[in-house]
Amino acid sequence: MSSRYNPQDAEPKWRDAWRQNDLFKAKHPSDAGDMPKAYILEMFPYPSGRLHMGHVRNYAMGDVVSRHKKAKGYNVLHPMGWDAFGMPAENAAMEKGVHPGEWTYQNIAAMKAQFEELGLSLDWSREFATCDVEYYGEQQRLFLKFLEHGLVYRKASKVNWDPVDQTVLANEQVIDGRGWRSGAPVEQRELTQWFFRITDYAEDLLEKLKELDRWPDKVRVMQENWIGRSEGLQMRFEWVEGQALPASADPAGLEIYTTRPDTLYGASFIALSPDHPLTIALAENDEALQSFRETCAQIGTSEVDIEKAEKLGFDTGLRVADPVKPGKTLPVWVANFVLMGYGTGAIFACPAHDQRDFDFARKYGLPILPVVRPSIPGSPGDKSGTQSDSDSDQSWIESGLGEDMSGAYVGPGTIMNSADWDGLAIAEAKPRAIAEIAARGLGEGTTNFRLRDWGVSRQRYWGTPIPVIHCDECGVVPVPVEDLPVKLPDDVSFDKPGNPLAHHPTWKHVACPKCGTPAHRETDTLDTFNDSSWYFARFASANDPAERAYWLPVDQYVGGIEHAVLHLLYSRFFMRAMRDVGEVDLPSGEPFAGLFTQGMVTHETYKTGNGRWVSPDQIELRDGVMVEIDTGLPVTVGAVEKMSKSKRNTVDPKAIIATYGADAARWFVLSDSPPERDVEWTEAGVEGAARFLQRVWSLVDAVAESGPGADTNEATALDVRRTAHKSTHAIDTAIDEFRFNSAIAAMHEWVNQLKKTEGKGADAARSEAADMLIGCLTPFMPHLAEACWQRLGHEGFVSATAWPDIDPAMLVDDTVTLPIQVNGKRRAEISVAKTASPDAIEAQALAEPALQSHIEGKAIKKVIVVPGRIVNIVVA
RNA sequence: GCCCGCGUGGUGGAAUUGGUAGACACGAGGGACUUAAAAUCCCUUUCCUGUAUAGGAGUGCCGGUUCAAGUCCGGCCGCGGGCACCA
Repeated sequence: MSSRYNPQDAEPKWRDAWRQNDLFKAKHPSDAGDMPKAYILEMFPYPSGRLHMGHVRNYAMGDVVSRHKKAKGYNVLHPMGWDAFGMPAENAAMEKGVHPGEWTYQNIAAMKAQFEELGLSLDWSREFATCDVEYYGEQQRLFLKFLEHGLVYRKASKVNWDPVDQTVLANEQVIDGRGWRSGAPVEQRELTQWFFRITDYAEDLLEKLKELDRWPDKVRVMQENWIGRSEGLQMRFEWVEGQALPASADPAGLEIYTTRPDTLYGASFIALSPDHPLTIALAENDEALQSFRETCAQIGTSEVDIEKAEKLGFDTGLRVADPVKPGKTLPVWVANFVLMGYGTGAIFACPAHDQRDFDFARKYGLPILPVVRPSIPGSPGDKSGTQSDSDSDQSWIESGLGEDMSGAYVGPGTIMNSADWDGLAIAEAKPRAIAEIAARGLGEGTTNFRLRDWGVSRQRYWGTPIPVIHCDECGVVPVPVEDLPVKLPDDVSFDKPGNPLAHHPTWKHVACPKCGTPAHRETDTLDTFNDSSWYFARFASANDPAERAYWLPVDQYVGGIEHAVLHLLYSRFFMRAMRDVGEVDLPSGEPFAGLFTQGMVTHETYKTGNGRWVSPDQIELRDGVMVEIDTGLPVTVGAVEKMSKSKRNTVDPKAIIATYGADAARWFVLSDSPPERDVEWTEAGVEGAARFLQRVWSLVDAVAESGPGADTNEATALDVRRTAHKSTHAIDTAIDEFRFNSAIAAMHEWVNQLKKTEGKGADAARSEAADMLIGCLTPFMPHLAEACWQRLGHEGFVSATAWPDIDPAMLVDDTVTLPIQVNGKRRAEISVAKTASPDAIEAQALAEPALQSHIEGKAIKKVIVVPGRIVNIVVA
């Protein structure tokens, strides 16, 4: 008996058995009967070639959910594939001379083997890689459909250029002014690029966020901010007559956008973006302005200290009429802080109530005219609640002169110095201003979004070729659908910087599909975020197109928070676009009904005295001092950080699985920390998990040994049964709510109880409980669970067995223990029948001997009885 | 600067949404078994009152609401994340 469980022997055996029985294949809708469907998906991995702990945690979570749903009777789809296009393959080609495709497929094979070792309940029948020609060919077909429906267009624009990867980046892919992958400072370049009209959907993408109630608020807020809706006024400032305007300028006036029409009376000047068409036109005949534009462009690319970037301006000498002060005119400046990409690229400046305008006005000696009086504290509209600390420097209210202001006032208040608008609250003045300007035909209320169209052209080889042909005669010609896929050529070289497709001697030379004259292919490929924007729809229909509508949307998506904006926003756009071109039947356009973003796996870091990082398996304790094993040098323990190669604090899952088994690794990454938070990997932690594994095994062994038998101790048996049902219920809901750490704690407690009741006359109850325990354990430690299931004498797989039945009668106790408080302090506890009336409870509580010293001789003012919870006696 | 989120033992964290704070685990200490070790098992482990059947304090800080606050409200402090010249 009491053998030890050996994961190294048992785990591969069970995985083989699952595979042979095709246990995790999703049922075709026509075979599913009335089973509800559950599409569980983890963000598919990039095939780097090796698994890391972050993967283990991500896929373990998805697997728990997936196995749980299966046990609960759902028809589960839990597929896996590979996000296989991208730069690392090209880097490998450049460094090692391997073809990106070969490198990628080798990595996939290696990684798939490691994935299989985790014992995940995956339906591999739908596997694909995004670099499979079948996949990217389909993606090309989608592109052409988008093009046909006007969802794709080409335009020349300033783009973010990554000088290391030598390619364009979307705005979403620029983080802190650096390329999201290369980390290199991004430069601005003018290129002709393909764009997706994601802004067409801005309103809907924002609006529908509200309905994604199974998404983390955090992600919704991030997307909301990213889309960045603002309401304001777009209006025209008319030119002062008799000025020499460039030919291209609109004689009617200058269009600006503002969200503060209420401050129109505080207008001091107009500011144009350096990239505004009017600025460019003026610069053609003005060298000083041209050099000013160049200065701005340089600062624009340095990015890093943009915060400190000084306000720079250039007076064009032009003037416009002040729309609310007849006879008054305003100067037109070019200002480096005005962005061409937002609104109209021109603003009216109200220095008194905008900090940027204020800084600019101070620097160039422009007027500052306050038009908002701060709210009186405590009055309606005042949100500060306390004495405003700006009181001290508000002498400008009395003086009416902005020169006294120490900074722009942007808080709540009432309008002043604004003729008829005086006395209005800001919120009242805005619509009033818009209405008045509109009535005069000078503008109208508009909504603006921060979101820009998605630039998808990339100057890379290892991606989906954009299926169009450029013809001198016909212009841009889509590749005819029957000529798809446009395959990537295999014979490419990476010895030159830039795009290998553009360098290829023959690939791009084709005849124009329309006129037959020599033409050339587009050599740009699609941003790889395209690949991941619809792969989940492909999984759904991998075996039968008709399944797509059945499986979508994904019921539960699991992945990293780093995709909060990029991947998740693009996917939401893609589903809407695919819906609108008839490629997917998904009315809401929402691909992911539920989303969970998991935390990272972290580890302590170690450094030698000279600052060299040391890996965890290279250190040991010698005489109480941490040293590097090879050199004996002392090592200091640093911060706990995300596992990364550069910090050398990674732990290889392969080694962990070889030592402790997949179950222990899975168990540990899910225990202790809540799944959305980071978990610190520790050796002691895995050892604890491995210990628990053995504990379960020895428990099951003992239960199997003594057999079901009979219960001789009624009370203990009832206890055992109650715990079993309560625990099963607790674990059930904890899994549904992504509280895996709580589920694990419940299993620990349960096992502890079953251990303690060995030989206590509850064999029958313990035997039932053990069956239930193994059922609950299965999603977490599937291999061990199978072994235990077999040891307990069951046929078949526990992985294919229904979730244990919960008897509601077992969830409530006959008697409950109630704490008794006196004036809110706990003084005693009593045991009462579940059904006891509040009066009976009160009587029993007041009679409790342990309480007497606290209530004796005191007047009882009130007794609060909350049945099943607490009794509180209030005494004088 | 703006927008989110979070502050609980030595550590990771529980606490049924206002009702016994510290479940569970890690670590630490003590003990049993053993020739010994490993493994396993048992006990202790928020702080203070030298002892505790007992009492007091306690969930970042200050105040409030309530019979009752880790949980709700107001104000501070600290940490983490996102956005960042978006008019």
